[in-house]
Amino acid sequence: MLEAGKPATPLKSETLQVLLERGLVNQASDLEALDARLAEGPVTVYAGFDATAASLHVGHLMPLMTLRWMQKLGHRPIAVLGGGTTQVGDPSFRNEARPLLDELKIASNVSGIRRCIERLVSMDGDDGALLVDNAEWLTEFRFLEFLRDYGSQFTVNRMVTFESVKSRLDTQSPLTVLEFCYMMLQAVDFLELSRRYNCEMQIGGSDQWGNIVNGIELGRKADGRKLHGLTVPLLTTASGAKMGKTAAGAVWLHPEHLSPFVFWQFWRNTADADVGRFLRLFTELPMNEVERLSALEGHELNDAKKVLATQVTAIVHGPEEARKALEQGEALFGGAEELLEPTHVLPRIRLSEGLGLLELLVLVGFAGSNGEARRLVEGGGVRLNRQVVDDARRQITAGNLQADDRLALAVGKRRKALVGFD
RNA sequence: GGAGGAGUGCCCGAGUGGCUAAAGGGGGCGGACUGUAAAUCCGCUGGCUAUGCCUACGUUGGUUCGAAUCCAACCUCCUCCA
Repeated sequence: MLEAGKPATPLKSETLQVLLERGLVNQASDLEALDARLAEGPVTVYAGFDATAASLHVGHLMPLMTLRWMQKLGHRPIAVLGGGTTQVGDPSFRNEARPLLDELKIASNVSGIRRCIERLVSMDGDDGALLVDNAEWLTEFRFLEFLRDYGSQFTVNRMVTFESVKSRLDTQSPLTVLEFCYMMLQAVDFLELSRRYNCEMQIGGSDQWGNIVNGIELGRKADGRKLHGLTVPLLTTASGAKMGKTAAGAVWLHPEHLSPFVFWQFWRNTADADVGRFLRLFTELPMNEVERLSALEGHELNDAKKVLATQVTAIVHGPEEARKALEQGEALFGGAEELLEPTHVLPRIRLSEGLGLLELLVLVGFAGSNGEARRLVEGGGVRLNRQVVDDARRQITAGNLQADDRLALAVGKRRKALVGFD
């Protein structure tokens, strides 16, 4: 185990050096052995993703960036979608059972998540990254067979020593057998992947540590293989809060859940204190450039934030979207107060049918309910075509459209929408 | 197995029959200031077809004109005894 940024001895592998200097390492199972193995040649490495939502969010960017770097350095990533394990629910560090999702919902989530991952790691070619769903093997097991083959490799004695389980037991919160067995499933995943794809390494969030260690131990007991594990740090902001939430919810990676421009804005609004760390973690700029940008002071740091936002957006949504987002951001805050392209398009009949301002705010996602929209309006935070509107009963009609036939809607300083009608 | 204490809104936490959609703080959002930052100050912070209605104080029933507040059972947590 090691603390980030403090290698005990000089590292032999470029891979580990890069991951460390980017700040992507929290702890590793056996750092020296892992370093030696990585220096030897390409490995196959996997990270698992729960299928609990239809898109990944910025928190997932840490393991994804790790896979991406490793692919760049010649290793082969496997992204494992938890189509099987999600049917059980990871109990780690939770005080109560997660609601279980049905298979149909999971299947649709899997396809959205696949889309997110594809942007970060290349799946092309024979040696491209693999995307596998653990439902493939987990759903095949029959109970007795599973107990015989794997149950014998785990001792309850060992399982209860894991922090994730211990906390539940210590506080006497109920931990069902179903949840308890989750770690077996994830361990079996690792074993299966090592057998099927010669996968030797797993990465995950720091909350996955126990699950990862279990897999490593299973590999050793069942097959006598040396497997490796690495966790990435928990993503927090400088103010200590868990990162990745905005007013509208999580910062999704899927463009259908969060537009590239809003995504860009999220990064543009990074607090000063986080800029350097985020540049290292979420961009691929060379370290000297990262350092130059982080050293900027005062309002010049805003330039570093734009670079950060544009770089991250380019990775997640592509360079074209990133360029457009930057352009839009510049225009919007450079005085134009106007988006370049409509962010939303509504049927024109809505204008004659009667469209309330509150309803419109909900439609474009600036408010989660009419009540919230009302509060925004009454608090003076809403502007229609650059003018503050504080009448919550305001109706939108054709007469409100600007010369360009559009409607400029803004909430606060940063949230802006341009609504077109056709 | 026995005795006592506790379970409140996104989180922490006050509240022991009507004045409680529920103090206070955190977080979040909006406003002012600024650099689309931080800090600070001010406001808002359950939903709705909205001078009213619905949902909400572990769960389910009950008492009462009226319950987060009283009673019963159940679930869960904490402390002490065996």
